[in-house]
Amino acid sequence: MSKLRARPAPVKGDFASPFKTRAQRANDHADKRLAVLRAAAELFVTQGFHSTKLTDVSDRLQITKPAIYYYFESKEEILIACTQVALESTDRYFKEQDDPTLRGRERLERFMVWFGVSMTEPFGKCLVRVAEHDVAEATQAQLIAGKRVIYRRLRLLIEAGIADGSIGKCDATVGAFTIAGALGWLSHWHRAGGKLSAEAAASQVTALLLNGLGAPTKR
Amino acid sequence: MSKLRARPAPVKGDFASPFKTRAQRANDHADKRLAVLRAAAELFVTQGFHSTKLTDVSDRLQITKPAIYYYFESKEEILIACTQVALESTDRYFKEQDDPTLRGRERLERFMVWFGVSMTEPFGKCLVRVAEHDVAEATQAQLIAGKRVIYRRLRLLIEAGIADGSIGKCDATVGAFTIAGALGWLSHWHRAGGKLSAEAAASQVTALLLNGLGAPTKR
Amino acid sequence: MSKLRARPAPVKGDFASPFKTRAQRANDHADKRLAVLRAAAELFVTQGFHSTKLTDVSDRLQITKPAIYYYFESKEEILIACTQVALESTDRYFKEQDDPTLRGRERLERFMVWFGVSMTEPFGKCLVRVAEHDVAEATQAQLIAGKRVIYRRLRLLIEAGIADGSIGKCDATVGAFTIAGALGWLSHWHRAGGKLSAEAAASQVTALLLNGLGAPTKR
Amino acid sequence: MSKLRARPAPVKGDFASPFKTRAQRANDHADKRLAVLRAAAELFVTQGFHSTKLTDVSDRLQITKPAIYYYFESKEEILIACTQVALESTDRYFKEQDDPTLRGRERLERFMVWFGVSMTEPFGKCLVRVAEHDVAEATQAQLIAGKRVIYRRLRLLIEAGIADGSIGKCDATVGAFTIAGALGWLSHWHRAGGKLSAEAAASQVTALLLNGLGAPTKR
DNA sequence: TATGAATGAGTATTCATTCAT
DNA sequence: AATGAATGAATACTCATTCAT
Repeated sequence: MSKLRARPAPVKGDFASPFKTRAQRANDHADKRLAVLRAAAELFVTQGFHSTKLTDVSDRLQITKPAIYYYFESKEEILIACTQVALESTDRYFKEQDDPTLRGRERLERFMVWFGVSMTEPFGKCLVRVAEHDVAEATQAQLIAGKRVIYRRLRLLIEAGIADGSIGKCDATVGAFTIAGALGWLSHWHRAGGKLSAEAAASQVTALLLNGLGAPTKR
Repeated sequence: MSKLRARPAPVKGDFASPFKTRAQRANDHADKRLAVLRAAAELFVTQGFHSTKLTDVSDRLQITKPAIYYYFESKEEILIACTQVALESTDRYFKEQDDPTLRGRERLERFMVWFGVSMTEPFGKCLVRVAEHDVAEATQAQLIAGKRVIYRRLRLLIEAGIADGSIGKCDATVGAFTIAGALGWLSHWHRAGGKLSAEAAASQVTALLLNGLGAPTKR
Repeated sequence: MSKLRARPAPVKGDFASPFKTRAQRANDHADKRLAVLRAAAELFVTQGFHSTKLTDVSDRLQITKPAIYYYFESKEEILIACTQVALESTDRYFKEQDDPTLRGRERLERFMVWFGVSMTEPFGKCLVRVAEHDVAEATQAQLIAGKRVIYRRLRLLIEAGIADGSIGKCDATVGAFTIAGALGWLSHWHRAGGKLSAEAAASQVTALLLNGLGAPTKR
Repeated sequence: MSKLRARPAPVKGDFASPFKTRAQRANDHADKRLAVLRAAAELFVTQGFHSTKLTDVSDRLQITKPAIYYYFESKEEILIACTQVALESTDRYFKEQDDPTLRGRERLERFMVWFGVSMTEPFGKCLVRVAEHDVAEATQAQLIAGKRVIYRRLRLLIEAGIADGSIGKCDATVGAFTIAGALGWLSHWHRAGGKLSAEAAASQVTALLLNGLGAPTKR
């Protein structure tokens, strides 16, 4: 690798050089890896992890099965990587979209909607739907840890809300599980392309959770 | 089976015949069938359907693998039977415990707690946790139908509550999914023997769902 | 198993009962297991362990590949079992044929011929020819231990001979390796059905080893 | 290759051109080829031919796997080349070190020690340890031919010794096999860095073979 | 000369299921 | 009612080898 000399960027517009720069290569690699991930994630959530054969994935990408092994070490690694994408996405949400100056309830509500929507997308679905026992014991810890991150985020927001009075006193842990369960369930019942958009569905569930079914929902 | 001819009832009191009556046999059969079911259900929810091998089930019962086939036609049939147990239990709830003279909200609350508790027990867990794609297409319909029964029950109760004013206006379908998701999730996080009893956990989740997280929970 | 009632021995001569006694079954099992072993051993030594596919073995026995797994857990287990047969055979030699009242040299000579001959037979060949790295690390120890048994036997006989003066002073360890190498090599060069019988070949090598190439061999 | 046009020799002394002359290139090539061979030989004898992956070889050389194909056409070719190195070495021994004016026994003894030592070195080990069935049928002949060269050399020396009376009458073929086996076995048991140097071990085995175990060894 | 990427061909192993007894 | 034995069908993964660059 270090033996390759830097190459001038190809002259754009004129003609595309058939030679790739190192950066392009790295890009290619990352792109392809992600493509595998995306294909796999979609299949995992529609067919289930076990029912998804590696050839299903390679067929969809029109590559050969062993090509997948160039990007991932095993089927399990793909699964874990899928959940990681979802987790990174959550991290990014908190870095870029969460506004800690708002009151807890407001912050919680926004995250809930965002999270609910993400539960209707492949990587998000992977995170909730894949069970621990789908993977070998060695990898189970990673899967569980991933889920825990979500619980913790929810718990912290609830606690923040309780602290600032925007959320009534309650067991934050039970609250987090309740929210995670209700929103995560979107991954099972929400149908893309149905009457209800993902945003609408997530918003409704969020509203019900926050306001309670017992009282008239305000919307 | 058809080879067995009717036999006179054994003389009771005198001595216990080592031969079994047909009734006893039928009883035995039903008992054993249930034993298989119970063993399977527990394994399915702890290890997952695919990871549970038929030998795991037979080992636990200290019988041989082919013996299972005397009671069930296939592994899938066992799974379906497990969910059916849960469904029958729900039916029984509505026959025996639901009180249609109460207001919707009250009825809903009671069912929710009952349902939440059942989500912490093997057969209930089976019902929620087993994914459609774990079974062959032919059997998927049954699994889905089972889940739908729950949704329908919840929807009807919500609608009853809306009708009698005890529950605020909301989309009953979304409400049902929200409740099912939140309570079903108990099957994932509730640990038997932990601080929180199944009843307490189910009650708390129910309270949160009905009163909303945004408002102080009354307890 | 214990549930089976004892069965009278089948009436011999009249007709062979189609039902097998428990003893017969156990026999069958052992027989079949040995048949697998024999087939495998022959293939291992002619084609090599890696080149021998499990289907080669099952084909030769006219059974299906998974049937092999009823008798053995893995290909490696078969290999190990082959070497064990050879080792047991050696043990039996020392129990039944070795005569400790003889002088060391005589005992050594007899064992050498016996061992040389066994090196021309499938199980014996397995023992010498299979290399440690053909099997997973976990099993290597067994293989190595097996070989060591042979070395030890040779060493003890040499030492006995040195002690009683029938063998000249020498490093017994080096002597054992020299003998094992020379006799083991029979497994490579001796051809069944050739001019030289296994016994003749083993005897000649033994004579050369004992008398030395430098001096006229007496035969 | 044919694309390269002849280049003027670089001006020496002034500065070292970064470009290589054709001769240098050829040298490089041969050097690298040998490096591959050496790495492979060591791995083959320690891990076995099949267990040694081409990446093991390339890793050790810190090159990439396909780079190996610049020097060899296939894995098997590498193996064959390894044995050839050993054979060439044997040829060289007979050209440079064997003294045909000596008596047979003396010549045999010297070669035996030399051969025994070479059995403790990578290429020598390759020659004896690699089994015919490790390679495809097409290549087996070469492997066998290689071994035969050794047998023939030994046979000729034995016959010479018998002819000049320095060695007792015996079957030269059996003798050759006996020697080859005993000395070849050094490749299995001799440990570099152990108490016994390769020379010492080879000498002892040689002495045992020539004098016989039955008689006191003179040392 | 060397590499990143891709592939073809191969194989041990697993397991639900069946069947003769 | 139960079992020992056997099977078919399936699948993840490996690796030597190739090829465009």
